Amino acid sequence: MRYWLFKSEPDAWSWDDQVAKGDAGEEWDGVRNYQARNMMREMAAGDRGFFYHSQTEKAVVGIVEVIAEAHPDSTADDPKWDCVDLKAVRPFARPVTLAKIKAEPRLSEMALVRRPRLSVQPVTEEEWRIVCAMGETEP
DNA sequence: GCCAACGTTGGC
DNA sequence: GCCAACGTTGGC
Repeated sequence: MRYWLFKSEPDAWSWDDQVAKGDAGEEWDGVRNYQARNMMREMAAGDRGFFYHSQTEKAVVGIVEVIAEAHPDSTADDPKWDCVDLKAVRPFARPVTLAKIKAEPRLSEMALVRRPRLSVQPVTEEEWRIVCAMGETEP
């Protein structure tokens, strides 16, 4: 299993919106960036990801699971854009802020720190465990 | 609200 | 194929 991070502006699509979709989940649509799309094409069903709120909150707030592998994005005009489907797994007991991530030396190589604008990112297993521990949440 | 980073577009 | 111009993102 691999790990990822999905970034969303909470005004557009928030953790609560994701939770409201239940086990049926929802397309992670709207991605129009090749690198982010290519990440989604590498995902397998069962992979886990962090749900990150950008802009106002800037924190990892929950864990999601990939429930459908890459398929055409129903909101795209051009068939070259794919997306996966995600469902909420559990919220973080304590959201882990970007400031805390930047303050943790073991997370200095995280894509979130290195490539802040990429909206879908890979996360290593070690980074996954560290961030879950910081959030007092079961990995 | 500003600005830096960076991806995309389009003219040559 | 290069590169300048432009648009978007996201942290501060």
